Order: sequence, then structure tokens, then C-alpha cells
Amino acid sequence: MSGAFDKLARPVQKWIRQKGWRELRDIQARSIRTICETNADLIVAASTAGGKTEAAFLPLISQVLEEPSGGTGFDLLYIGPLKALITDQAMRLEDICQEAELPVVPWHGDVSQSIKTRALKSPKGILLITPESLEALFIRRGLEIARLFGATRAVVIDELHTVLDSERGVQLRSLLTRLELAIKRPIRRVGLSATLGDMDLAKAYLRPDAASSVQLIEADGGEAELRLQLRGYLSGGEDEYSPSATDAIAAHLFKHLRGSDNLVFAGARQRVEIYADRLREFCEQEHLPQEFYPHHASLSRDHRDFVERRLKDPAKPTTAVCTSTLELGIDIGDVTCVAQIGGPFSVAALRQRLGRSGRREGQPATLRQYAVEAELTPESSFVDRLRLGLIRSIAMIDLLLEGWCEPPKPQALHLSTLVHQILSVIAQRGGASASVVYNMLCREGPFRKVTTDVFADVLRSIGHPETGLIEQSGSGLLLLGPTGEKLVEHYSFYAVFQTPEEFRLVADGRDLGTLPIDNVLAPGMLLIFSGRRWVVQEIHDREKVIVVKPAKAGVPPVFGGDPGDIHDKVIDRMFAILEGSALPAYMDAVSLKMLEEARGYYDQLGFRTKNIHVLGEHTSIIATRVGTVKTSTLALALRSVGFSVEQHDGFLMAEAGDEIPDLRAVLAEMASGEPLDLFGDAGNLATEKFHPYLSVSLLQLDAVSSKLAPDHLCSMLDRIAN
DNA sequence: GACCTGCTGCGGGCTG
Repeated sequence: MSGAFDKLARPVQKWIRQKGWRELRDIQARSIRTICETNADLIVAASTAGGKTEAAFLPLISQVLEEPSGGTGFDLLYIGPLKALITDQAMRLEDICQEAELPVVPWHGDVSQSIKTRALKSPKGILLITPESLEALFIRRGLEIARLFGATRAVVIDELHTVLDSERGVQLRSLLTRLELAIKRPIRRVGLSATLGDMDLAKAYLRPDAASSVQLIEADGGEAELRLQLRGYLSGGEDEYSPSATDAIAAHLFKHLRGSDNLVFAGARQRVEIYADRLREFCEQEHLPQEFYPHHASLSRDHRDFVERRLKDPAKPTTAVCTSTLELGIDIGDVTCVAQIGGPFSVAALRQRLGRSGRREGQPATLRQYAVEAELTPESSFVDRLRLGLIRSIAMIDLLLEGWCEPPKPQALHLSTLVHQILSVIAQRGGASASVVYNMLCREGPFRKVTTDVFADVLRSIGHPETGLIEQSGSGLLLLGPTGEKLVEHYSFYAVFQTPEEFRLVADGRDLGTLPIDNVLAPGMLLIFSGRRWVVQEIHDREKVIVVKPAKAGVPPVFGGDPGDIHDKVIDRMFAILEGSALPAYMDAVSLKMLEEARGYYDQLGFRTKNIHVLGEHTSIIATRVGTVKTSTLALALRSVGFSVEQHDGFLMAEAGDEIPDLRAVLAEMASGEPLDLFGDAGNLATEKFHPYLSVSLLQLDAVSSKLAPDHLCSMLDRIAN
């Protein structure tokens, strides 16, 4: 372990010896050399529990100890997307830093004011912070940024994949640029991740001006052995003697998962509640202790902590039925098996979830995929007959095995987040000229797709007297307007993402969790929540509180949500599966039979040789063969000329009104480039937090940059016609 | 036909 080890500072070496490590992992040795010998930015890509945190911090801490800097402020900055992750990582770093006498400062909404006050008075050591809390520092302490970060040598961004092209990611990258501008020098950037689809794009996100000089340190292969099973289940058409698909899946989970730690990803909060309730019943029927618990974002912090603690406790076997809450790197230890009910929306999520299993040496990673498909009747729709859910599951597993996952989408404008950052820059500096703001955010920062014209439009929109977010002083300086002042003053400003209004659910004086306000509830109604059954007692509309007490029966509540974007490559693979003949070894007999039925029906519709199948006088099926973004663009175009359109994975079902235009003729006319008003029939475009302050034309521009692909419409129509 | 994430400063009342 010499070489890399020798480059570390004495206290760090001592810590490694105390831990009893026999050697450094390969990524750690490589990362130590890169950090100690160069000034390069870097990405460390390795699986969960692959030692990424140490790979970054052992050499960074060594540098802080051996080459004290002249400046003032925190020596190192760590950005984490979750409070729980920051708490975990602060504990791990404190262990290393005790020897080195370097302070470790966790900083997020739950950290006490006294720790923050002390750190502000004497900023040094390692600051671990969320993007939102960093935002708050810029707004509340705008003039102190240089003092707080003057000495900062590096910023470590954990779970880099979560902050690539998301609203939060753009916010973070904007803050990092503003930080570098405030201290007038670049800060080394280190990204950590287990799930990056496209390394070149990830590099460009980490350092847009010098992507090619970002060093990549990737753990080689060495992935755990993967055990995989896909089981098919038929739902609907049950009689009282045959169990429903839900019961059959729950029984299978009960039989195979009991006695160990597992994660069951059910895909939606409502399904989490349904499966957790069934599994609890099975335990009660068999007089066995409870070991299946629900876990999702609407459940109280108390309950979630309880489930997370149980997962960590080796003495208590625990299966969490969950949503993506348990997808990221918070420490719950290794699990025996990951189950996935229904197809996931991205290969990246599937890969991240699977990374939770098989992390111990010699243990295989195990994925149990359950596909639920409808029992066919003469009335069944083409979607059911084509078994699109099952086909997508197979495509996702295929791509996972090939090591592919979705890259970020780099073309989005992110105008809502731009509005947020304009307000933030003005607040930080107490006023700024339009050109300073433009240079900071659009030339140097992440909003590079925003032209000066679009920027000017945004300023006009948010400066309109009726909007009142900003105004201009006599000297031309941009200032916060009355509405802008109010927004920025309130703590809810710091987050860039939208959150829905919710009721609090209370039983016996204790919070169970929250429910979206669009659930229609009245006293006496029955409810399944937090894995148990309740009856509604009181509803307090003004306080947004619902009081419940235990009951014997219940129905699962409704949680909202928007459909996810499926990538072109996934849909492409789905068509290859429908047109292929391979019978994957990991599929059970029922799912194989469904696959053969789907292939038979696909052939019957003739999609091997054409893309339009006429179902009836008014109705046709179109095979678009592309992902959600391009397929929704065609759907919108058809709606704008009077069709009613149903959208599915890679397919559209178009139905004409009373007048029956010839679909082929309509498509040909669109392909000829006749200008179309895509938005004539588009619903609400204001989907993000600061959208309500933008003009309709800016909202359309924003939508075109992220959710639609009008530029691809012509070539798509050409392909479909042939 | 979906999921997730986050949050400051101040003032009032109490304790040592």
C-alpha cells in the first residue's frame, strides 16, 4: 500500500492503521495520486459502499494539514442532496478528523443554531451542507461569502447523478460558479457517484469550461454476481377462489423475504400502502412478529427513522416496502434482495436500487422483478395485448445488464430556476445591473442556453408591475420589487422545486404523515396509511389536519404524480424485444407465455412492416418507436388538429372526431412543414415553482427545451409514413 | 402512467 499511502499526512495514515485496513482500494490509490499530484477536477465513480468518500477526503484532508492556506474560511466543502446523508457523512469524517484536529461542521435545517453561529464566527475545517442551506448563506450572508470560503480548496459533490440536469442540480452549479466569482479563483470540484450514464456529459456538468481536463476514476468491473428473476402475474378476471395478482405477489414476497433484510420497490406510494397492508395481514394470520413496513415520503419522520433503524439492526429481519426514498446512499447496510413491482421508469433508478443488494464480499445481488398484466378478454385494448409493462421491464433489465443508463438531458433552459437565481443574485448584492447578472448566470454559470434576448424577456416578465418581482432604479440597477422582497424574505424561497399542499394525518396526538389535499375525505371514511387501517374522525380544513383512529378495514389513499419520461433507447429496445425471438433465462413460465402472446399480437397488427394500424373507421394505432418526449410532441400535434389521442410507451392511439380526416393525409401535411400551433390544446404549462411569473411565450419556450422535441417532428413523420 | 429532495431569523419565556 506504499506509494499512494506515503502521500497522505501522518494523522491520516495513523487513522488508516487504526482501522486495520490492509490496503487501499484501487480507486482510493488512484484518487490520492490525482489529488496530490495535480490540480485537476475529478469524478470518482464506484458502487455504493465502494469507498468513494475516503477516496476523496483522505488526500484532501492531507493537503489541508500539510499545506496550510493563507486565506480565511472553511478548508473543504461537501454538498449532499439529503440531510440524512450529511449526518451520516459528518460522522464518518469526524472519525478521520479527530486525529487531525480539523472541525467537521454539518449544516442543514435540522442542525442547531448554536453550531451554525460558532462556525460562522470561526469558519474552518470541513463544511457539509445542502444546496438549499448554501443558497440561504448567499442570501443572508451575501457580503460574507468571501470571508467564509476564501480558504476553500475543494468542493466534493456527493451523489453527483442526482444533481446533473435537475432543477436542484442547476441551482447548485449556479451557486458554485457564484462562489468562485466571489473568491475570484476556481475551486477544485470532485464528484462522487455510482450511477452515471454518460461520463463525457457528467464531466461537462462538473466543469463546463474544461470538461476534457476532468479526470475520471472509475472502479473496474468487480461487480457482484447478479441473481435475477422476472415473474409474471395476471390481474383481473379473478373469481373468489383464485387470489388476485396483488395477493399472489404478496404471498410470494412473504414466503421468500421473511427472515432477512430486503427492499421492495412498489413504484407508487399507494401501492406501497397496499402491499405493506397485505404483508402485515399475512404476519398476523400466521401469528408471526411483524417485519414488513412501508416507507415513503408522506410518512412521518418518526416512522421512517424507525424503519431505517430496523433495517440497520442485524438482530431484526426487516423488509421495507418503499418508493425511491430508499434509493440513495443513506446508510441502511446491505440487503439480501431487491424486489421491484411493475416496470421502473428508468434504468438508472433500477441500477441504483440494485446497488443496495450484494455489497458484502461474496454475496450475490438479487433482483426479483414482478410484472402484473391484465387477463385478456375480447374487449382488451391493444396496450394490454402488447403487454407493454412486461416488455418495458425486460428492456430495462436488458439495458441494465449491458451497463447502460440514461444520460442527463443537456438542452433544457430551466427558466424557473433562472428566475430564482436572478432574485438570489440581486438579494446577495443588494442590487445588480442586468449585464452583471447575465454574465454571472448565463455566460459563466449554468444557464448557457439562455440568449440575451430570452434573458431580456425574462427580466421584462418578472419586472412587469403586475408581477413585481424586480424593478429598476434610476441608475439602471435591478432591485427586488415588493413581491420579490416578500418571496426572498421567507425561508420557503431557498428550495427551487415545487411542493404540493398537504393535510397532516394525526392519530392519538401523534403525526402519522401527510396526504395531498386533493383526497376527498369525510368523517367515517376508512383509510389505509402507514401500513395500518384507520377511520377518519375529524377534519380541520384551516389547520390542514385530519384526525383518525384505528379501524378494521380501509382503502389506500390517492397520491398525485406526473408520468415519467421514458428514454428513446428504452423504447427502441422494447420494439427489438417485440420483434425478436429470444426467451430470457431469467423469466418464469407465466411471463414467457405473456411475452409470446405479445409478440403474436404485434405480428398480427403488422407492425413489423408498417407503423400505422387502422383499428376502425375513426381509430388508428401509430407506432412512434421513440421515447416520451418525442411521442408527446406528436400527440400534441395531432390534438392540435382535432384528434383525441391516448399515449403509451412508443405508441399512440388516435381517434378522429365526427369529421373523419385521413390520418395519413394529416401526417403528410404536418411533414410538409406547415406551421403548427402545438400549444393550441396544451394544458397548464406552469409546472415549476417560478413559472407563474413568466409570460406564456417564455413558458412555451421552456417546455420546448425540456419536455417536447418539435425539431424532430418532421423526421419522425417521414419515418412513420414509410 | 411516478418518485424524491429542502428551509432563516427573531422574539418570548425559562434556567442557572
